Amino acid sequence: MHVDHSVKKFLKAPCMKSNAAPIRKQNKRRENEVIILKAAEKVFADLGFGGATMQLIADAAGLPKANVHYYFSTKESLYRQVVSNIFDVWLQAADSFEEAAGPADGIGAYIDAKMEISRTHPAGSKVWASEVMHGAPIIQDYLETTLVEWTNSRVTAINAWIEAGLMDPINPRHLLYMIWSTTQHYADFGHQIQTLNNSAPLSDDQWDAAKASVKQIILKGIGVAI
Amino acid sequence: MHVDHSVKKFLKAPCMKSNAAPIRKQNKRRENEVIILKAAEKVFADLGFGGATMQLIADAAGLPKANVHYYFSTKESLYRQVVSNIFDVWLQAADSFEEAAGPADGIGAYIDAKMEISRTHPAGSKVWASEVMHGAPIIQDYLETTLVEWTNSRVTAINAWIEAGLMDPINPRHLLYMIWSTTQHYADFGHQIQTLNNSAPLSDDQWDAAKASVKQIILKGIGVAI
DNA sequence: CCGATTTCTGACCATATGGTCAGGACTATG
DNA sequence: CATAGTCCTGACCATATGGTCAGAAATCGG
Repeated sequence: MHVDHSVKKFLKAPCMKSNAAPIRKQNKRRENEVIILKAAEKVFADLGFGGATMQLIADAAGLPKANVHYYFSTKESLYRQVVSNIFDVWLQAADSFEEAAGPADGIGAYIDAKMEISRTHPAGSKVWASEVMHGAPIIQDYLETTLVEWTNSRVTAINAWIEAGLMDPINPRHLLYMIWSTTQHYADFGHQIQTLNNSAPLSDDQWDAAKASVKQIILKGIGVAI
Repeated sequence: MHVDHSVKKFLKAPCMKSNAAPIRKQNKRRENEVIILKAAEKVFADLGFGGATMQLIADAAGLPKANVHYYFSTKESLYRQVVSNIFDVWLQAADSFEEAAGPADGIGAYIDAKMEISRTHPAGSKVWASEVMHGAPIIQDYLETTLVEWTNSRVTAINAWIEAGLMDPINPRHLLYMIWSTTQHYADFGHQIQTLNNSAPLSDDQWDAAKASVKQIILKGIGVAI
């Protein structure tokens, strides 16, 4: 039954992490958590919460399933952590908004930042979308607190720009929805976009063109000169 | 074990369909298929393919699970049928595009139609989004054939409008992506929008405002007078 | 009214899944 | 080297799920 444990260990355990410079013990936990979170993000994005299995996540992380459960006791706690991380990245993109003098800079930079996230964190965007689409069963509290506050703050900022005559008097919420949906579309529906691009991923130039198109149409659409 | 079958039947079977005028046998199959498809659409939208169970779908349809399997042999075949139906609705919205003289009519009507679908078929939109987000494992063939053709056709039409000087020389594909994402956002992220609307569903007036905002920003953004 | 066809269903099965656990292995420190 | 604390893992379990099936019930055609 447990005859050749040493052999198994030799074959499996020690050589798993290729970049394993001997790191302090304290970091081991964080290190493995990051590996698992990254794997989980991808699996959740590909299969959804229900379709994902702890076994698949463990395989993607290169760890035994029981080891994943050692760091994240339940599938839901792991999922919550993944979604929470995405939410943070998501909100950080809004900094560009705050520091801007007017809508051309603020909204333009925000669109750029969100497009960049769609490009670099497509899996995260999909997990977020999936979560919200299913009624946000796990992170409803985030929506009701942080997102509501954040949105109200942006609405105020946009209204100030409108009153200053810097842009057309549009409904700020619908503008935000348009920015969110359009930018995230390049992540969430990336597969469809790729299929429509002769099944090739968007090139760097195509990404630049996408960014430029989105910015141009939206900014012009709200009466902001580019 | 099977003592009171007649009682069960009395309680359960005969009064299930309220509008059950005695319909011909031929229609029974179609009728139940529709009931099941409608239930499945909602369950798939709420829980994703992986999270949905045949039992939940059966419950939502008011039928025993085995009966659902009588009409749809596998979960995947049922899912495929649901997605396929959505795809049809989805494409029909494009008719408005074809019959238009210029971009103001064509794109405006298309946006209206897509917003209306988001409003009336939110579950379907979510199932579609979920399917595409996960790499379209079931309906990739639809994407590669019908959607590609449809898109190319629209791109040609838009380019003709551009060459005729009826709108700005934007990239038609990115315009289509913007229309798709913005309109479908009101279905796919309806829960988020509702949360940001004091947890109340959009009223009729708010839906009208949403439509108007989307149309205004996009049409103005591409240089089309409203 | 009768046989044939379709519809319906409870009971069942093989499998897969989330999660547990006892104990082994490793690492740091004294 | 010894001890303590952390990390790791194979084996296991209770449960849930997709799917099957024999046969009952209803419906239809004549």
